[in-house]
Amino acid sequence: MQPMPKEYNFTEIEQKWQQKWEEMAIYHYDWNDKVRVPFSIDTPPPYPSGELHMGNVLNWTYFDMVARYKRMQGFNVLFPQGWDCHGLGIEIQVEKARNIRKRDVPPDQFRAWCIELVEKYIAMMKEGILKMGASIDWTTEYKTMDPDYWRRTQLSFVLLHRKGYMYRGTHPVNWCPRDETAIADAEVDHIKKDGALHYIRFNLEGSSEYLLIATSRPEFIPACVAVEVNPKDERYNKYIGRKISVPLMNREVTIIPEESVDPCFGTGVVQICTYGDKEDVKTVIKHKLPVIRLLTTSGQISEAGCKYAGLYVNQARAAIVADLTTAGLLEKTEKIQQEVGVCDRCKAQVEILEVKQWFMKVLPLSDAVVKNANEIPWYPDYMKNRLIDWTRALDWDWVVSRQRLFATPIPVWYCKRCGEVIVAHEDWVPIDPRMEKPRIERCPKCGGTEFTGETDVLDTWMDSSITCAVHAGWPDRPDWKHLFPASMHPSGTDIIRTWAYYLMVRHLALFDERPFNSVLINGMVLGADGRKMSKSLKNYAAAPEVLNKSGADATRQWAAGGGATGSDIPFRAQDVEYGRRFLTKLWNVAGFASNLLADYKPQDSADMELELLDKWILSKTEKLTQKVTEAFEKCQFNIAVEEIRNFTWHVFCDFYVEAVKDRLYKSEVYGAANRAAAQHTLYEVLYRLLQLLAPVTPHLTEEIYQHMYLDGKGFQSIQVSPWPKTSAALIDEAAEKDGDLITAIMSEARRDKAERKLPLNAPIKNLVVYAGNAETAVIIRQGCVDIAATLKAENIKVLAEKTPEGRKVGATEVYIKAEY
RNA sequence: GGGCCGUUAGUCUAGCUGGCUAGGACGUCGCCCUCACGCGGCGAAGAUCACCGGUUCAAAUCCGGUACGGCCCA
Repeated sequence: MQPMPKEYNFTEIEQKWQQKWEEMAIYHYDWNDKVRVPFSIDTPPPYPSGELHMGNVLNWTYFDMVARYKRMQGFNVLFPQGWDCHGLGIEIQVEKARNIRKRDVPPDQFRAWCIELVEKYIAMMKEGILKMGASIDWTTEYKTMDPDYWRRTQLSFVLLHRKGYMYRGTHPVNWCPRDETAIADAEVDHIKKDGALHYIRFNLEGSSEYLLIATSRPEFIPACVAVEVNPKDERYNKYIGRKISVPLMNREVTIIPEESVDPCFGTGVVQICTYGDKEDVKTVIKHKLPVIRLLTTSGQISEAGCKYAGLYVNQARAAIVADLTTAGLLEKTEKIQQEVGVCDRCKAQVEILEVKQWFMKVLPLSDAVVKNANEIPWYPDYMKNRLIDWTRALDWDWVVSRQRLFATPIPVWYCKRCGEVIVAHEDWVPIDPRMEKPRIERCPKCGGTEFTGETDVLDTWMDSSITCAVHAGWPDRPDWKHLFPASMHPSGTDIIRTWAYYLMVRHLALFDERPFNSVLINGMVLGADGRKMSKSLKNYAAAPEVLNKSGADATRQWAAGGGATGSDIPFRAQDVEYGRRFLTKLWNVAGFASNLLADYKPQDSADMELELLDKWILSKTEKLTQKVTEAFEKCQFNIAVEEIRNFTWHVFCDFYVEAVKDRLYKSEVYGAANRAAAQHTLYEVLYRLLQLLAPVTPHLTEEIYQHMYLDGKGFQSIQVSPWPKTSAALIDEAAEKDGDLITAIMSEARRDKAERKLPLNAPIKNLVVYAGNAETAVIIRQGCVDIAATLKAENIKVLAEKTPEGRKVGATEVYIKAEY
């Protein structure tokens, strides 16, 4: 046992252990160990977006607590780390930073700039993750932008194509006109916006009558392919089947019946355009209506828009409204709140375009997704509904092609002569069809010898939705199934519909097996005011600053204890501060204990003559261990942290250590055996607290362990010490009950002193305890030594008699009277 | 409009497989420079657990409804 330094310097201690753990390599997964049960965490590869934020801190604290806990439990833990590099986010940032559009420069140049920016961001985030003390196995680090990772993405594409899950087709897709690419449903955000509802006259053919149509998108009039009314609507159902003329367009469409039309909204008459929104898509399919491609990929009106061709959507709207007004067809305009879909990366309003794209057939897998979601535990349980509801609500297949640059290429070519699709063979990958030719001489269909490489690329989610297999070693390790499915998939409430869903659907399609066996959900980090954290709301906390100011162990306590798992958690500096004060407290008590234990030789409790309070706290420590273990098992980190902190602070420090001080200082009074019993208890209880805390505050617990316990316990790190096993045999209910009475007496006497405005160390001349009965008196007498020491009582008299005099001790029948 | 979640002291939050004097933190108010710790100790005040009904011997906890808020989806 070494004495502890007086000062607790977290910066130094945390850095030191982060480095030493790395040197010890205790976080490496042992690929050759087939004895220990593996526990693999499907670490989300974060999107490198700049510096680490508090949301990342929350997530990585969760993963890391699980990893450390499982490691101490004896599992062979795989805690990998990758980076999800590709995507629109980086492309947009590069464009902004360099003030260019991606099509202005050669693709290679643009990609190089993206890589450069990603590398910079990865370095920033990695520094933050290291500073948090995450016990990642860095030998597993990967980047999805590396060709070696493409290889896996492309291989999965090839295999899925072979299994019939990938197809090329022309369907309506969400389209971002700013970024000029298709995007998936999951990449569309919905925002509320002030809009206008225009009431427009559509003249009925062959009469002077007209119908009034309410629309928020008059610019789509040129693409109007039908007008619909509810067949039950008495006002209009007589017109069903008649022709009606499209204003300004000199063209007619038919009035059709459609039950989904809400007669109460607007006028009850609706124009169907290709495509104003997703409802239009459904109607067009249902009624087999023609499609007018009104918009170009850049969001301009096409030739189909006649005189409006070339205008952007907003310009076209203004022009059409002006023309309608001139023509006397615009009856009125009213303001409405509308919800519009926007690109989740650039916030441009999403349009629906019909273009040729690659799709993954996901709808047939929906039942399997739901079934598997139901078969595994979710922490917390109700979060599974997010995945199930999302899956059930899907009505389009997943569009996986993107018209972007910084992404994994789609490994496909087309025969120039017959158009045959040539999908790469599985041993061609990684391959970039934008630069390389297919490795065949002739088209298998027509014998053609010239091919066009696909220039579209894959959705970034195609990279990241195979992580469970990739982490396990697929496709290179023949034994990858040893680590598959992953033991735990961590996900945020915001990415259940994307990440958890895509992982599930992708692995089910590829391997007919679910990718993970449990799901751990984290909520979002809110500002201290309870609103979403954002720089513009001025409630933003920068993670590197927090970590530098208060250290990882304090910050981790905030993450662990800030709220129930899965719920959103406000970031409050006071909570981190409380964590830091707890560490100081623990540090001080450990320092104190190390002095008192300087001459202590660890020994078995069987030889000990334990006093009542020794048995009391040892039993309570067992119960604490049970509670904390159960909390970790259920991923209830907040409960685990609160239990340990309160026990450490208020049971161990405030009562046990206070009570036992005297015994430890004055062995000449109490005897060597008595002192040894106190030493033993102090030694073991503190060790247990350090172990229970080790997953939460790894640095400080390690530092104390190395000073005080390395010799006695012999593990090279507390992180590899075995998690304590508890058994009912170690619990002594009687000692707990009796000890509680003793501590209650102490509390009551402290209260007495406080009320008399006396210092706590004011000596009590005579303390009389009226036990109420002989049995209780016997119990109290066992604690007399500790009571006297704690309260500085010179004489204690324990009487079996009853009295209503003096102070009542809690809910007991015991009374005390102190004379000073 | 649909789904999910929430509504607990001045603030944040726990508890919600029913059985507490509703736990903790911040803040507030006393007292104490007690030989680990003033980044401390000891004590105190502060909550009709959103509202209305129901089930039950018993409800913050279960059921139904209302109101407000959040998230997601139409």
